[in-house]
Amino acid sequence: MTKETFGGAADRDRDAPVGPAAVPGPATAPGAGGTALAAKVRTLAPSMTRSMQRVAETVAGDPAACSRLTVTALAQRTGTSEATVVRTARLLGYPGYRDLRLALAGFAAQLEAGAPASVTADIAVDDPLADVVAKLAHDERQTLADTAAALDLSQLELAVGALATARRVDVYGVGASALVGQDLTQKLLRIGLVAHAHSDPHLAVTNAVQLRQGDVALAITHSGNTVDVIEPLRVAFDAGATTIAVTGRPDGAVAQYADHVLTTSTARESELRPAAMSSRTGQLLVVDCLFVGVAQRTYERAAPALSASYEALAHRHTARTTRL
Amino acid sequence: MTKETFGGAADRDRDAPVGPAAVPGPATAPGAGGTALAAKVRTLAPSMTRSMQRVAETVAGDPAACSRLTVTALAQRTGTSEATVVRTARLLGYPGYRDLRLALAGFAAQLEAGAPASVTADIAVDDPLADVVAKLAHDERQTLADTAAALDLSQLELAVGALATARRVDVYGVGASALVGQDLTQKLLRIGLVAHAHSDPHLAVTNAVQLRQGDVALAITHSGNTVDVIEPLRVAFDAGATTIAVTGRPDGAVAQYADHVLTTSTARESELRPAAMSSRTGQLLVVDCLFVGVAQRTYERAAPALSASYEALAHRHTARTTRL
DNA sequence: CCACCACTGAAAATACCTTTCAGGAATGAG
DNA sequence: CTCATTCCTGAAAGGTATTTTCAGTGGTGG
Repeated sequence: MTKETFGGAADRDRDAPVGPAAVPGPATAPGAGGTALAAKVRTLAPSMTRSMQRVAETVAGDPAACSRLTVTALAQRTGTSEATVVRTARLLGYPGYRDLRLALAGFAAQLEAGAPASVTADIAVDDPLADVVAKLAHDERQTLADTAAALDLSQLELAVGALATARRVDVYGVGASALVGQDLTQKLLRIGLVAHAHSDPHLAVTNAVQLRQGDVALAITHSGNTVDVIEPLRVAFDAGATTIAVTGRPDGAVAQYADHVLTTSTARESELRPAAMSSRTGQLLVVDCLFVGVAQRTYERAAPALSASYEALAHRHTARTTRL
Repeated sequence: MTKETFGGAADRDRDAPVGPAAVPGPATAPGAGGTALAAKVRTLAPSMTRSMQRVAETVAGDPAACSRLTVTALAQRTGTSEATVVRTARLLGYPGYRDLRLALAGFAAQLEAGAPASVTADIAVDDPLADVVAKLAHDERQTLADTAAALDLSQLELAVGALATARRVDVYGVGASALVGQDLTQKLLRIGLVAHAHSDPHLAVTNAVQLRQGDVALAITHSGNTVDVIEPLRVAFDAGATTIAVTGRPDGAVAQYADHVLTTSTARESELRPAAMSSRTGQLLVVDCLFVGVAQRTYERAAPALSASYEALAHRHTARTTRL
């Protein structure tokens, strides 16, 4: 993980910008919101200062135009200084503004052949169902692509390795993330691992105390700051277990106690599409990757287990029209 | 500043009989494909000097790499000088090298967007994690697109209508589908509906008996033949409730007792990617569509409820260094 | 052989990007 | 409520990349 990101943002959570209309939005140009860049901006925005957010949003809003602007011009256009622009570029992961500009040109080119503008718009109360379906599908697809692109493979590799050799796996998640945790647990159980999902914070902590070195604790939280899952993870961490965090905020408090951090990309949210809903897709992809990775590494054990659990379920299906 | 430079370049047409080159227009003309750059280089090559051709060919041969080079680096790499590089950029229709570089990044991005191809293959035991991530993401994206395309909007409309006016909603699902059911239930509860998820078949039947006309029962089953969810749906159906089925097999047994059938598309499965895993994505999309549809139709009630549940969760997030 | 012309690259000039530094607003402690 | 602290912010200095200028070189035709 990058030092500067972590250190710079770790103690920043002052702002609670969320809320549907929190974005001032300096008149973003036509279309263009669904790029990988836009996702990165959304993910990192909370750890940005106000003026940096202005720059980031302007850039994400119209990459094509911004790629033609010089630092000075962009600074002027966003009402900030060159220094702030450069700082923003750094935070977005580029060595400097020059490189951001180059990347911007790339995004702009990709947008040329991009999706129709209608599906990138926000969901409105009076949208017909056809639009709702199209927009939801588009956004979830975007989230998947963004998450896959941003996933840190080395972290994933380490997480998979820890899980594959774990004596026992505990998974913490509350609310919507609890379901993701159960999904992972179900699948790990299926291939012969000892895994438990906890959504009750007290029970989670109680169980976390039992963990030892060689065990794995995995916390799932979109915000990265959910006390109820951070606390058991901390206990597990202190107990010597290997800890993994699946979060949309790699700079959140949960990262403090995580040996490995897996970042999920954040989709745009709105009133009709809360964060809990949009984050789920990315979390599930990460969880699936973990599962497949573990299944690969424990294939000798997993293969018969997968077949066995399949057979066991067969009689639960009616024989009637069956032709699987 | 561009005036005199254009004047300088204009008097160059000395030995260029290739007439059509007259005002090829700004380089960023729409519809520029990946080969557009190469074609332009070929067209203009005859009017180039020897060293300029070297530059042009290098640039056309590997736009991605060249976009990362400075004017000095490119000059060195082509064995020429900076001045020549700039002259070449001008001849290709750009104001200067900076802009050529930007365009190069664009071309590179477009080439990048081309099909990776390998992602459509099945997941193998020895696939590296990078491939696993790419393939999983690709397949889930495919499932989403397929499901969205195949979704019967009239059935969806009716299902949403039934849910929005329901006195009570029961959701049945077992195994992986149970989590989808819980997801839907969580969200419906959030906007003020009375919803319950049942994964215990006996309890499900027990509750189904209580349903009346105006209530809604919703069954989730990928196979369409899962006894444990068909049975409670049948009971609900007989009790007069409106019944909805979310299934990958619209011809399955579950459809017999469903007033409305919502079909989810099935992704290819394999040993490392069981049906339960691939079906989940489509089911969740359908469930999200149902939720948003209901939220739209009950907006007066849903809007404050959404805000309220958001507020209620706020204190569950650490403000700063808070310990439990 | 000479004169001419155009190409080429080194270096100066400029524009652009990056870094530094000090003022100032927000935050938390007393 | 006041003060100390921290951190954000922009102006300006400093450095790098790009552009322009200009003189040298090689080729070509007379």
